[in-house]
Amino acid sequence: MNDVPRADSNIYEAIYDVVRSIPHGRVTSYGAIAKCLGAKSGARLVGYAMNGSHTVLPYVPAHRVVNRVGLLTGRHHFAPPELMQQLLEQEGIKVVDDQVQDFDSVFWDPAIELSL
DNA sequence: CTTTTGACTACCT
DNA sequence: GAGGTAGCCAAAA
Repeated sequence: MNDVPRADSNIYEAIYDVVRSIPHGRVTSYGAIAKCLGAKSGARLVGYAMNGSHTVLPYVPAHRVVNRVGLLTGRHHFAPPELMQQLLEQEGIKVVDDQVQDFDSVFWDPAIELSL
């Protein structure tokens, strides 16, 4: 796209709300968030919303959102590309070669955790 | 209204 | 296993 989306849309607010709900030291995937929103919003929308997450407050921990295999596909969108990995490692998440280690162990599914 | 794009995912070859 | 194609939704032009 050419320009950043508006954070006024309800869809973005919903996505940001889920991302902010990610526990410390945990990560989730774009598809999981999309599914949490009703499985109707494409996973790409989540990533697209993340593009404007840095302009939204409170802060959205986009570094905890990775693709379905735990790959830091969006790290290049951070100010310093290495920031995403640094933040994850700060929370105790091991990242090697843009790949989250023990992804299955740190994975946090909003569709399940928020349904409890 | 149609086309394009994007930090995705799944299926197919 | 790796690469290509298609489906998916939302926003901007």
